[in-house]
Amino acid sequence: MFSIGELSKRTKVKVPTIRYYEEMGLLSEPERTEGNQRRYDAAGLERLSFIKHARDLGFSIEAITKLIELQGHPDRSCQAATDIAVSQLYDVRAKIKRLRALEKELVRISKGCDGDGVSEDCYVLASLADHQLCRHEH
Amino acid sequence: MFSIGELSKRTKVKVPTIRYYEEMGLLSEPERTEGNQRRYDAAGLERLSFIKHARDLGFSIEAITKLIELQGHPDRSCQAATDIAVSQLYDVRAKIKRLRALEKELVRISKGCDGDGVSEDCYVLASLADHQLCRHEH
DNA sequence: TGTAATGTCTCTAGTGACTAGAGGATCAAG
DNA sequence: CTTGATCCTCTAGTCACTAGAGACATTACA
Repeated sequence: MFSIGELSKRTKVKVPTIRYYEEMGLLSEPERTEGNQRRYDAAGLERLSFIKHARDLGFSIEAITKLIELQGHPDRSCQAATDIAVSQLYDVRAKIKRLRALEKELVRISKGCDGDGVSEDCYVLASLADHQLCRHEH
Repeated sequence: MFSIGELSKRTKVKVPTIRYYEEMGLLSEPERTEGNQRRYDAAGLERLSFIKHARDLGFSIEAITKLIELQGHPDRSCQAATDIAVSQLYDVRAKIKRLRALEKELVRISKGCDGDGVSEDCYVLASLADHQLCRHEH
């Protein structure tokens, strides 16, 4: 049995965040000491590690809630879990695509201006003011 | 002179968002009709187009505020504008890098499980539960 | 000119996933 | 038994909006 601070250290999830997860229903309410402090066991640690890992992979709290629900029903099809992971993958790929377009545009804008002149003639500002100057869609 | 709805249509920025930008000081307060409704002119349209374009490129409200300030002082060096654009570029590149790592991991996780079995044996869930199964850092 | 539909106003509250801080209680070590 | 670290709850703040209520203004058409 260990305290919330100890759990925090082991999982690298900050203390207020742990309490937040509990409030959101991701973590079940742990036992308490007589003085009302939370005490966790191995199961709590495991659960929080799962959540942390999924958050690091960009899963939303909502998606994680569903995944946890599936863990709790080992008899259910794992199609649902796979679906969530695949949808997360699509999401990530869409974000990458968009960011790459932005990257190109920003490179172009930054290169156009050597930062030498006065802002009146600044290509960065001109580019932002006039979408027509853009080479790509974004 | 046109209404906030008209401005919204032309810039594709939603009406409440326009009001929000005004509140944040990005847009100066426009004239009003006798009935207290906002009326914009070409300058307002131009300014909002600038903001929209910068937001689409991922600049924060704070960064845009600085850029607008520079626009207002055409005598100042444009180094500052270039700096903001370059820093935005680094930001975008860092995000891309991170997302690519996530993509790899998600592909691996999704492929490991064909969604056929029950969730007890689901590789997706197992991967999330056990960080050790990961091939990459994230 | 009357009226109905649409647009606009301000204000408050909600989103997601936390983070920060106040003010007080509890715990573990010496 | 005291001290200092940790813990408790609660409220409010972050960012960039979005949604909704209830009231007022404008516009199009008969």
